[in-house]
Amino acid sequence: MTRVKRHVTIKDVAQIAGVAHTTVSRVIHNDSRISGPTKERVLRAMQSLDYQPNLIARGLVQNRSQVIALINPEVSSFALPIIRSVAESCSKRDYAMMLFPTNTWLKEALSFEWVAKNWLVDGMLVYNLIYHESVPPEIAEFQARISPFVFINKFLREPEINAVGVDNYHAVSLAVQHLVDLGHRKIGLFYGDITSVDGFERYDAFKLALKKNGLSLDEHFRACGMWRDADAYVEMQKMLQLPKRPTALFCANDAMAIGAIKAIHEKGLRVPRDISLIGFDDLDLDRYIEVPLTSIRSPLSEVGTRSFELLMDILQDPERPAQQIPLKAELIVRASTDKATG
Amino acid sequence: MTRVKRHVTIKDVAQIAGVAHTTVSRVIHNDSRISGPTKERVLRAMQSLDYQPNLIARGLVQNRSQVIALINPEVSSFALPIIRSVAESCSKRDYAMMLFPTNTWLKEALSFEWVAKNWLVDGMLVYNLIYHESVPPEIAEFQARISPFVFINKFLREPEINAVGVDNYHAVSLAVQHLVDLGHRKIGLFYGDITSVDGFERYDAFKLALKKNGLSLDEHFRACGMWRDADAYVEMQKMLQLPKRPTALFCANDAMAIGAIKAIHEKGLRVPRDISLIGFDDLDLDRYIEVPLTSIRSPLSEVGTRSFELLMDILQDPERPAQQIPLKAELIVRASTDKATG
DNA sequence: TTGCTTATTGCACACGTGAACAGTACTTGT
DNA sequence: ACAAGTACTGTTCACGTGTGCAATAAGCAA
Repeated sequence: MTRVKRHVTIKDVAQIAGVAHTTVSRVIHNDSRISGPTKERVLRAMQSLDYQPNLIARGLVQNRSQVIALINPEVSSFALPIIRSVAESCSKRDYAMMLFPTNTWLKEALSFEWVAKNWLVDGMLVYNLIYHESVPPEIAEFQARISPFVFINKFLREPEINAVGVDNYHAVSLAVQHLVDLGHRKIGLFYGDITSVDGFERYDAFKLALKKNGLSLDEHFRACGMWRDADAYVEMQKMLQLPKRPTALFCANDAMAIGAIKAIHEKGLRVPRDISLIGFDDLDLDRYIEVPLTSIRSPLSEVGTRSFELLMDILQDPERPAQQIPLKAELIVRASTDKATG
Repeated sequence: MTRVKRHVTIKDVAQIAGVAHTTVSRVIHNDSRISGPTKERVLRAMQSLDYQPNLIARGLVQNRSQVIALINPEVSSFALPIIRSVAESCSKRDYAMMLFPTNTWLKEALSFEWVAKNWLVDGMLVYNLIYHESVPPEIAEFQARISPFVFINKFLREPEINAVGVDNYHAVSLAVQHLVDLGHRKIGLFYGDITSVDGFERYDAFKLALKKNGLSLDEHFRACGMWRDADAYVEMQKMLQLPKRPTALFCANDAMAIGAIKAIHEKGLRVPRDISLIGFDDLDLDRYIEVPLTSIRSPLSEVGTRSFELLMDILQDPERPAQQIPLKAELIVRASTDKATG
């Protein structure tokens, strides 16, 4: 595979301008030592040849590439705002973003060690869905020896791990508070896959929020919908067979809320008249579904932006203490919640 | 910003193995001339040091980077399957994918010329939404001089431009044929923004398909919904004021179909009893909307995969003749279409 | 004038890898 | 025994850029 392409190099520019390539390099980097006339000659030569520096060569000598990696579990619509905002943040600072899809498991994410080891990237943003209380030791070592990184939507106990993400505990407390304020006391829960970060935290946060309000979770009003509307639909049907019913439900995502609504309506009950319902994600399906859903909107774009900025800060000063930045979600009240009647 | 990191190089491996670095390089590339024992010694040394080749250095000497760029107009849910499949194809062939978001205009896509000029990428996949009948001359030059590329979802007249995409003409003819087969003769159209490729082609294809069936488009049954459900909703309301109605509608995307359904139902009419309706995109909103939508499913994942493969072929043999690969979409029949009654 | 500082520029090398070429040792053919 | 392979490995250079140091010229003080 021989490339015929002949690119313009710094030496070509140097020759045209009648100087050494070093001088051209200095002009590029705005070295103050270069005299006015020389600088102008070089700039003219650069322009006439349409010269662009070779980032590969520059990366080799400077040991950096102006590229970061976004390690992303699945390129799904949930990750979209993050991908978008990271990509846009990159453009603004003349960085390029490499996107590496992996499956959800942390180990596989680490198989992307080669990304860093190949020195292709200056740093990494790692979006990993699996819940871990604590960092496997190799990760800390990874950070120190191989490449700096920032976790997205994953906070760990270890203070030396940088992370930016949505504060699930705050978010869920907003939802629960809203229901309590409406007078609800019998509040049920549909939770997702608790091996995932969001699954675990939202479940945990829900129990905590009830407790703070002096309430507790009736085991009968709790079901796992595995994030899926179909599963939630079935579970809701079961729950409606019970002699007593919750007056409100918190669903850990919108899809499950939609499944639940379907079962409720089929049973001849109404949302929010008979049961109030809150989702999570704010999918903004207003126009498609019957009952506009009260939901929690995560600041995912901000998560992307902030994590990129944090990574930049780390690259600038590798010695700076690690930061963990939780961001607050917002409760969007629509028509699926109302005052408790029962 | 001084990097303390000291990476393992090919020379370190050479020293441990007691050979020249060239020998290590040969082992890496499976050069047949290396003797068995030496090869083993080197492999052991590589393993013990956990050596990974520096792709930046390799890129410099070989004038390639093992990186491609995906220039993407907007990181939206429509582009998702393409982004995903390209990213996955890359991993399989040890390529990395850089994602560059741009706005929709071709000129801006080309502003990413610097990406190629900086030699950061071996080639580019360009997803550009704006309809052009013909290539601006600078693009052809770009291809020849700067970087090979493949257009995604955009076919042009010039045969020297590589492209992979969904065949809108075929897709639309499927939809129209389906309606005609059901006995519909008065078929209306909701089209999107015709400055976009999909907007123009689907509009154009629709008229063509009618013609082939000996039908023509009644001007009153045609409306522009700009891809949006809200716009289509308003336009549908207007259309329903007419003394005569179409018995079927082809909507150039699902969102507009949903807007139209809403207006139809509000008027007291039913889908498909009174009006049959086909969408495009197959958003798979079955569970969320009242009438499961007959729609056209684009093979977007395949578009991503095939365009990547085409780019690989071009890189392997820059002299190969350009190819334009149209892919066929699929009609998914659901409940929104039925036999013509009127 | 001489010696010393300052301003400006060039030379040589390094980054890590791969390829052309040049060896060396060993085998084969005569 | 010697030439001519053959199998294997090392030396040297190049890719394009940036940096340390040397070199030159110019200005200035003595």
